[in-house]
Amino acid sequence: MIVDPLIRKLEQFEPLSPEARTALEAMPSRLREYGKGELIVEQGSSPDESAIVVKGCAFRFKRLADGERQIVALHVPGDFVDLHSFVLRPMDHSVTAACQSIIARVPHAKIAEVLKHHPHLTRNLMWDMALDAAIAREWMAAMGLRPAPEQIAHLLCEMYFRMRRAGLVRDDSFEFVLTQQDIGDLCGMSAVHVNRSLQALRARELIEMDKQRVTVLALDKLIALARFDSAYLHLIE
Amino acid sequence: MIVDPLIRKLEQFEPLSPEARTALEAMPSRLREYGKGELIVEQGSSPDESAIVVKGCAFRFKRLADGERQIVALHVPGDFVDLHSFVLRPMDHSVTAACQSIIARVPHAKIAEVLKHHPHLTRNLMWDMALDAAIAREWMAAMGLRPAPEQIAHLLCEMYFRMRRAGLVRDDSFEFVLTQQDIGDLCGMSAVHVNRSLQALRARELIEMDKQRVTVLALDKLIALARFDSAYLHLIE
DNA sequence: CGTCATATTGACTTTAGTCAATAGAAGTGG
DNA sequence: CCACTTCTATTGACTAAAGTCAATATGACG
Repeated sequence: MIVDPLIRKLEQFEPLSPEARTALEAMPSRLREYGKGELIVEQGSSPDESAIVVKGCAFRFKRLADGERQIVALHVPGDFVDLHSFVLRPMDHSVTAACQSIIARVPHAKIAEVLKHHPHLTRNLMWDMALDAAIAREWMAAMGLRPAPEQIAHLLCEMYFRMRRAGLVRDDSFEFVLTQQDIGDLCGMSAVHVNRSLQALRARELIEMDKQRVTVLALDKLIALARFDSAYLHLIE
Repeated sequence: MIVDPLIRKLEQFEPLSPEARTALEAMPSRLREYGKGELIVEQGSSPDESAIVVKGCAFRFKRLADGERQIVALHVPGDFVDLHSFVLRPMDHSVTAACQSIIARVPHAKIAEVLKHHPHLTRNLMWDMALDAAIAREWMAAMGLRPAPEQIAHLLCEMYFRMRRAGLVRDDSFEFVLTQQDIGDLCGMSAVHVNRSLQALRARELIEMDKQRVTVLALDKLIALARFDSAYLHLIE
């Protein structure tokens, strides 16, 4: 099913009743493919539906008047991208596809209806929103506390574990489609500095990057360098 | 009433029914005073209650093993500090009082009970959680996109509007209890750099700082410098 | 084959951090 | 009230990190 990864993620909080699961599976109403860089939701708009990543990768970003861009979230398959727009509108940021991606759209009215019949599901969705916020806090700590190479290492650790939760890590290797410019806009540093920091990580033989793929050569060392503690991701192993 | 500022804030999303308002008013069960720097909730713990700022100021922070600290949220009277702990535990950060403060505690069981009888209130609380996340995203953009003086100016703009929502701005002046070290831990910069950036803001006659108080001398210029757009605070005037 | 996006490199500038000393302010106990 | 300690703020000199600009690969792709 389309929403299987989402259900698997939500159940990391609390198992869903079979009825709730069925209701979730019946929820998405539109499925669409987006090309790399294509806008999914625009800053300032007030969408009446929320998006789920089915395949590929999406990110959310804020843009200032002069064109500068800050990426504020990154989403892998199974993530409810803009669940918050269910209650908080207009959007304070845009959503775009980081690569060719498949996105499912769920009307807010449909969410409201499902929650009405399965009130307990509300807690699972609140958990998902809270998890999103926890990741944002961790990013703040990464930006404020860690020098550039550590910060990038931290990002790679996070994506390693999130992709693994989505079942998308094979042989310590996963798809990573952000350009160095994207990484810079995410970490708050210039693309040139990203380039040099990545070179440092490769020189230490912590990672390999080829095409749109990252291979983690020494997870323990990468975690130590990044001072990464996966607790904030609330993974269940 | 103790929770009046909270109710006033929640109603910026959607008016509450008189019954829901009554239920909220009856909710807090413990009221306690905390001294400056006193821990309210500790990182790693799994509290069974959430805190509301009644008077004073609280902030949330993450600490790394080597003692470095990142402040990830700042709370004024009427804020539900750690509502997310209702669904997301253990805590990925600590909460502390920034000055002598009064905090109300609400057991999660009580929240669950109120939501059961007033399911519509759930949306107001989700809105509050989403707003908290929106502020976190804006902070990311402040950290990643703005040079130090602009970033601090942005923080002061935000606190100006949030304090005003709480009814705590008089003559463009409000209580601001963070030390320069605190501001540094919030913005991801050294205290020395905070000091010099604040001097720049004062030299331009944008603000005045005296004791634990900030006076905004030229709000429009401060907003322009900070490239501040209050939309993310979802204020209703 | 040429175009465009992305990655890489070097030289140089700017911003911010560090260290250390000093000055003020606030609180404490006698 | 004063002497004392302890934060907090301020300053200067120096270092380190990161940004900017510009040129040059490299690679994907029509």
